[in-house]
Amino acid sequence: MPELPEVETTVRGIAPSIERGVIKKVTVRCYQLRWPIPANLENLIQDQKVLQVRRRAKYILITFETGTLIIHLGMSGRLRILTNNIAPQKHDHVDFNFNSNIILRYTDPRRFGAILWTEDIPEQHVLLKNLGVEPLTAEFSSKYLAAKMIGRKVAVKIAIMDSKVVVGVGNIYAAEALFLAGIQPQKPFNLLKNTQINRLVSAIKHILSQAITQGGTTLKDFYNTDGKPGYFVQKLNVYGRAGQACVQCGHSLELMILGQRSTVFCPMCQR
DNA sequence: CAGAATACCTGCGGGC
DNA sequence: TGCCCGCAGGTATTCT
Repeated sequence: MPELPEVETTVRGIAPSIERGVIKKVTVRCYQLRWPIPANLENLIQDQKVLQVRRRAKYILITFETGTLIIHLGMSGRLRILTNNIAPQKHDHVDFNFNSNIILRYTDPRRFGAILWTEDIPEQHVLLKNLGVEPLTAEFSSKYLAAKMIGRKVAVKIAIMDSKVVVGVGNIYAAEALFLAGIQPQKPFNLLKNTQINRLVSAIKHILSQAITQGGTTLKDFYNTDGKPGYFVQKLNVYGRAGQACVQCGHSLELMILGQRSTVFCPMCQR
């Protein structure tokens, strides 16, 4: 489901409902996600107040007095706010019940997501401490990217999807950013010209911020925390459009596999 | 070390 | 209608 815009949309959706809220009860129906949910999750956070909800990369960080929940949505995860207790469905793995009677419900059919707990600064957690820069900050610049990738021959699409380089760029927005920048996805990074690196950084920032404004991209199962879909899918130029006409030049869009992931691009517009 | 492949899991759509 | 295959928004781990 989620790349950075979808996670950001989720954080913005749940924060107003749960910040300053107090946990009344936690119900875990399935502990087996990518890593097991802590067996004592309820003991860890019961009666505690949510101090802050924020995002780092695609991780959702919910901080309490004694520690922080680290939540990842994987490929198919979703968080929703419920104002009445709708009967849980098959993949509704966790309910966080608050004193206010709202429920924060975690759903994840493929169970590639995670719910973990840390009492340290979450940025120091093993999953977070080696992450690259946030794409929507000034830290992510063409100067940074060029320096980070110096001498590397990996395909540029693999590079921008590498979370040790820059976080939050997944398969949809990598393809879209490369189309916008006019760069072939398979081009070895070390062959990029400076002008191309400049365009690439601008394109990533543009595409991600546009997607956040639109509430993310809904393909199958992404819905906002209040049940509304994201509307960015209407702006996708290449993702999911193999064989269709390029919106710029009309040439048929091509499909290739890079890093085991489908990659659609225009052989005319992207060089 | 970089780069490539594999693994985790369920659901869905297409072809037969 | 039903079965089998390939594919799906992520990323840690293992391999070459």
